[in-house]
Amino acid sequence: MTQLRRHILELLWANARPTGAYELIEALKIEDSRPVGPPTVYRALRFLMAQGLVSKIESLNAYVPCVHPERGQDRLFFICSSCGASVELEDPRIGGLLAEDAAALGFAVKRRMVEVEGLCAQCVEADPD
Amino acid sequence: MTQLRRHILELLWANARPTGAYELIEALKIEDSRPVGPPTVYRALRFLMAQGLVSKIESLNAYVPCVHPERGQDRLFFICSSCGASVELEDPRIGGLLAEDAAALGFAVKRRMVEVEGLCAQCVEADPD
DNA sequence: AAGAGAGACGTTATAACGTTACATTTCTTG
DNA sequence: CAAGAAATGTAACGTTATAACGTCTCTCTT
Repeated sequence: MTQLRRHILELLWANARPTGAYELIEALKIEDSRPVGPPTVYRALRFLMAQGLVSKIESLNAYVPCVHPERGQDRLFFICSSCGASVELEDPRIGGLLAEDAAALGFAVKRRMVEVEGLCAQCVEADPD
Repeated sequence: MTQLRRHILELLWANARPTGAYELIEALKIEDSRPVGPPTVYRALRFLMAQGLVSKIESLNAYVPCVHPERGQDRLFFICSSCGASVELEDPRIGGLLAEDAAALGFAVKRRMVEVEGLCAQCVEADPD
């Protein structure tokens, strides 16, 4: 864990919402007056994801810090399309069902992505479409 | 359903694997000698997705035709990272669990994405890492 | 039939996301 | 200290997606 990687992880924690790679680049430019290029940020993100400290939200092309890094891959993300917030949840039952379906196909699972888009509790109240 | 949209849907069916938007643009250029721009293809894809005829694989930025367009959103995708094939499956139980977790959060679900990356049965046999 | 309006498509440019390739630095480790 | 490995810097480029605006073609109404 280097200084740069830690810094990026802190930026992710400081941001309430999933953060794009180029947002991180901007943030580092402003805070440090040390400009970093895209490859640097993407490398750091790759490292953090490999450690289980960060997940990519594929449907947003954005990155979030993981709440329970120690736990495995049973992460779900609930993403509010109104306010942009995302909530991470662990539900081992989902992983169980996916493993079952995978076994029926003879499929060897490596990575799971479960993302739910909708309205969070606050936004539902504020704007009940 | 216009000619262009039908054509794009046919191209997706003809392709064994998830197809990128720019692949579609290339294919249309070759087949028709009628060049279409990105906005045209993205609009057609948006329409086909709204009809439930096509899904986007978020983790690949690619598009697949749906096997059971009449059925709802309980689609799972198993994507082989070796051969690139993807298999669509319906498992209402997953949707049930997600609905349960969403309810616990007061979250109003609009769209679900469940994607599993790994090795399909053929590729597991061929290359048992 | 004229004309208004809606929907689909064309065109240009640009934004947003991500990688390749290679140079340089820093950090170990014998 | 020398040598190798790991991390970062830099420039250019590739890929994915959208904005903004114009045009065309229907259909529906009067």
